[in-house]
Amino acid sequence: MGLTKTEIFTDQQNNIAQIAKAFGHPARVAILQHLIKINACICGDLVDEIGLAQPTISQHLKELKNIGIIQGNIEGTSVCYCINQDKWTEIKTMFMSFLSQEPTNSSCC
Amino acid sequence: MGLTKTEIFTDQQNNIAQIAKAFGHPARVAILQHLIKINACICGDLVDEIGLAQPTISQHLKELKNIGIIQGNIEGTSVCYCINQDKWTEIKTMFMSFLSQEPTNSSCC
DNA sequence: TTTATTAATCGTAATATTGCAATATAATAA
DNA sequence: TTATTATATTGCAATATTACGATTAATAAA
Repeated sequence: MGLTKTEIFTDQQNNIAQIAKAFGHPARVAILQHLIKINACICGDLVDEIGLAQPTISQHLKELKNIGIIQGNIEGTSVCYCINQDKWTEIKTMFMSFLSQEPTNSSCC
Repeated sequence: MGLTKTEIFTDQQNNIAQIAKAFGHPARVAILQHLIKINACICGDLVDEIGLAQPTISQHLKELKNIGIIQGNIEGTSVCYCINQDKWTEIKTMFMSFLSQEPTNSSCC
């Protein structure tokens, strides 16, 4: 199969999972961290910074773009990427509310 | 290929990605939410609660157990699962510090 | 116009994930 | 001992992901 049954879950559950999935690769975490640190970044710099081939970085950037967490502006022959602040805040809020639910001591373990 | 090059990333990046990957499926998000809500939960209840087959739930539980975020206690013929509070707190801290980095306005986009 | 430069896309191989039927295992009940 | 119950494991099919070489497209520079 290999196909997630999204229809049996809530929108919230699917949303959290979708964003988490995008965060679920170290290259994409590294890209986001670098974009935050450098503020804005040319794609080629990411290829140098992270040790993966250009098509691979491009593919990871595409996935991050798909969830709207980054955006790219064409500057001549290069593309400048940066974090979408509104989306970043939205995601932060979503994760905080998910993670801030405090599990209390359970009866069995 | 299909094989992540973990060796070129920092431990922090790999850790975030590993946890995010575990959160990257709505069934696992649903399991965690249910465990938090109900406080502790028999595996069979999760099969009823979520609409997936028993082996599928068992597999998702295994993945959550692998990252240490849940633990199970045998109670007769059934297994009672619950959140590992220490790990939950650790993960919360990790994600908060990742997400709390505020991206500033960039020059290009 | 020709030649870089830069990034996206295509194609593909290797591997991982998702989901479930069938089966195995382990503990209790009859 | 023989069910019964609850969960884990195995095996497998369908699909997704990761990575990269080759190619393409678009702009810039010569």
